[in-house]
Amino acid sequence: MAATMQDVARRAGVSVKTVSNVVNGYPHIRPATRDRVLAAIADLDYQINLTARNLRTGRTGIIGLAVPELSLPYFAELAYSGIQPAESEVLTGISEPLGGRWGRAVEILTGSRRHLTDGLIYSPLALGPGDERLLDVPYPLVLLGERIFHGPVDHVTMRNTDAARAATEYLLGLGRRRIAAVGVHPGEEVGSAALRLDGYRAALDAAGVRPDPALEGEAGLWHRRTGAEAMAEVLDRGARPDAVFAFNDALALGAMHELQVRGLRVPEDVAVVGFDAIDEGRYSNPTLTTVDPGREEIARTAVRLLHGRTRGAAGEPQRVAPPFGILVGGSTEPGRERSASKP
Amino acid sequence: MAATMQDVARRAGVSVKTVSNVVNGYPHIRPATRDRVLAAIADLDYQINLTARNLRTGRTGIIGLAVPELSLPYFAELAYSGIQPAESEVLTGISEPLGGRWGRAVEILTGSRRHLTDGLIYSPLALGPGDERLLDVPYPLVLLGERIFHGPVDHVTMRNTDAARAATEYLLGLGRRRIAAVGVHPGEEVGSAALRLDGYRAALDAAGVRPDPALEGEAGLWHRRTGAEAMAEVLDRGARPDAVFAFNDALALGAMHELQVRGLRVPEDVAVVGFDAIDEGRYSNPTLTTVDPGREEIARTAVRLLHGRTRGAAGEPQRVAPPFGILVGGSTEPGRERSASKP
DNA sequence: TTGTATGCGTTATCAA
DNA sequence: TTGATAACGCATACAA
Repeated sequence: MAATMQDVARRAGVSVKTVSNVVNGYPHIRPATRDRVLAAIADLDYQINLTARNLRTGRTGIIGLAVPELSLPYFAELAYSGIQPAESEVLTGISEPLGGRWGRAVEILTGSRRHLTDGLIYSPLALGPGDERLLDVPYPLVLLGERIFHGPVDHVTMRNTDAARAATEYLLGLGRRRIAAVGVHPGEEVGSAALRLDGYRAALDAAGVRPDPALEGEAGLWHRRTGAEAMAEVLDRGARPDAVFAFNDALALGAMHELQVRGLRVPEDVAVVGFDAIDEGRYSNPTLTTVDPGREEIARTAVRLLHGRTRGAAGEPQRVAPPFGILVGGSTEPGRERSASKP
Repeated sequence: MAATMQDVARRAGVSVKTVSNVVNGYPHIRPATRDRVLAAIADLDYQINLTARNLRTGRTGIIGLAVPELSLPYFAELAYSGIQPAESEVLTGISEPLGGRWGRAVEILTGSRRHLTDGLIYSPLALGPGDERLLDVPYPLVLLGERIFHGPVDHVTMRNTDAARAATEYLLGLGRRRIAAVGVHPGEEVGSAALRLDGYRAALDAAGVRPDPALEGEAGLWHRRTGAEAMAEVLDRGARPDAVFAFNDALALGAMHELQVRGLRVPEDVAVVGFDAIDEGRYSNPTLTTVDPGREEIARTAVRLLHGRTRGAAGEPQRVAPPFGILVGGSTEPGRERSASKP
């Protein structure tokens, strides 16, 4: 049986209050007393029971992180980036493994597990306009991504439209004119897919290139497999692209694979650009040109905002979007490699 | 303020015990009473406070998963595979981000966070022989990997040696004779690196091929980057391999990248085999030949064992090692692709 | 500086 | 079938 504060108090010949004071770093304790308590703690291998403390204080020191799929490299790397700066531990829950069921989102936001965390960093796939009321939760919440425009919570987002436009303009600057878009969500009006499509179309428009619907490849979930499938669909349609802008790197790598399987050369026949700057793209053949959306800063910012709110920071909902960049690799410019990955 | 059981009881005109009975599905309740309680619960948006329940029962319904790095694809996919079959939620903590500090391992096993989980699935990097006593913990523990041979806990492992031997034999069967090993941990005697090296050497030995130390590439952490670096080291040494057996897929993809950057053709000049069967290898160029260690079964088994122990299953420590297979891709046999990934 | 007593929300014991 | 009440282990007002 694990030792309790009572046991420690008895052993040290003090009251539980004193033990509690020692454990919590209360300053006004006589050194001799503190030493006795610490000795008793060591003797008994005492460890504080976090559950009991949580019940009493109402705080847990744990942050929840809910992402669509941990097996998607972007989210795995995000979780890793996010956990590092967090002093508190992070409870990683998987949300919406079926690709965005609305009921799952409700469960995540209002389920009883919320008692186990002090706050939640949430990357929702299944929410959209009309769900704002769901976000009115009685605990700190930071949203990742663009799904909900006017919710009453902090958002940390990417510059989806601007970055997508810049990526497309970069391809146009290389002389490409038949640029496919991979990852389109037909009918969606908010959300990353819609915003990136907007940026893509805006770039085409500004360059006087007429958008060709046959070049738009649909992919609900943004996996390698769905990227390959969307690419296949575009090619089978006879659309003959000379470039691909994929809405994330997993799609891009899937699309690139499909192109190569069919004997098309990347980048000579078809240039490929992705989005996310995952590590994998530094080692693909060719290496992947991609949008760096500032993942590290997104993670750090989300954790910082949440910590602030848990400490009672009030004020207007924040909207933060770090600057982006384009990392050029061999998938758009022959021989341009970018293998050095961050340690 | 969130409603408590007291509030529900008052509203329904019953005692808290009755509310508790309803919430917990206790059968002997008069239907009319149950309905009144359920109505009150709905009215008040009551949700059970898991912290309080945990304090009282000593169980949380949460399983801990501690892996070296969530950004390594194998562990991300493992976490995802493992979470799916778990009825209980899984608390994913990151362990040993600095690559295996012993103190971190101790903290994971004995720290106060253990109160927050009913049991732990742990993939330790930093433990070895002599640390058995650390594993004598007062809660259910399932270890992944081979680090500790004789600890008093359940293990779910891969058939490291056999699989490594099979992979090497496969390369020998293709006529390769100068097979590099990438991912070696010099001086290690247990652990995946040592076991896979054993299998590699045994295969060479059985084929009458003399091992060449110059073909052994060291890599402490098994990332793409370290794979590329180890490959570079072997090549810079002038060792001229005609094949590479990398101890995991990330290393293999890094090594393959390095080979290609230097103008060596895969598989014509150098064949490459990895280990883990991560999804990424199905889309690389060429696709990666790899050992499928049975990740899904490992995850399922670990969760099943842990659930059993939390329910009080006694008995000898289990040692489970699912069967493995070799998935052939284009990195060893030209034109042999394996793009179809599981949905 | 330290001790006593109370309650956080739930489950379990026992009685009714 | 239901109710009153005592824990679970800790933090904190209030006293000393």
